[in-house]
Amino acid sequence: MILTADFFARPTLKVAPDLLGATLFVQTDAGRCSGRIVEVEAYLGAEDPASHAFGGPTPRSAVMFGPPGRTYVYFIYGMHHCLNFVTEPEGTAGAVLIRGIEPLEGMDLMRARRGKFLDKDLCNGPGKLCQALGIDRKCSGLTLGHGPDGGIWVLDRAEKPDIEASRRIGIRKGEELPYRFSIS
DNA sequence: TGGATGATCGCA
DNA sequence: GCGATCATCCAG
Repeated sequence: MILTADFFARPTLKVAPDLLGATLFVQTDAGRCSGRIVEVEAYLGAEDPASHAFGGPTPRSAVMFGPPGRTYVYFIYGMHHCLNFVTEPEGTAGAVLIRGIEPLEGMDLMRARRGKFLDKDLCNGPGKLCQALGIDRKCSGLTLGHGPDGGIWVLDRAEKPDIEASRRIGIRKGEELPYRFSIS
């Protein structure tokens, strides 16, 4: 089943581990890529100091306060993009950062976008997978689903994998919280 | 281990 | 406006 708003309209800390093992699809004019989600991080709302939603909405973070089941893509460090899915009911902020996938379809396209890197380094990081999948800020605020022109969507997993929780990566505040989830 | 590289946001 | 900060990646 393709995951819809109902799946994402739940607490972020429940949605994040439930995404592990699901399959992410990105279809553009260049073709279709897909991969198995193996690493995610949960970012909560106005009370999470590491979240872009901390302290309330800003122009950048507004989409996190909007309807669930949409994409939130931001530009970071002057050169990278990161892909998130908006969670929680409308009016409450939350998002799940996709940190790693295992490539399934479209590996030639991913290699072409990523350049001269080993296959194991194609999608094992939030910036890398956005580059491999051709995702940038134009892809932010999209509703997850397969439209006539392609799009971004997620196919639910068949079975629940073994999951481990750990600390989030690359943050300065809230780093003690075990909001990173990966397949063990 | 540090340099690249620019959007974002709080404060003035 | 200004500048500190940043949910990263890669070469050396």
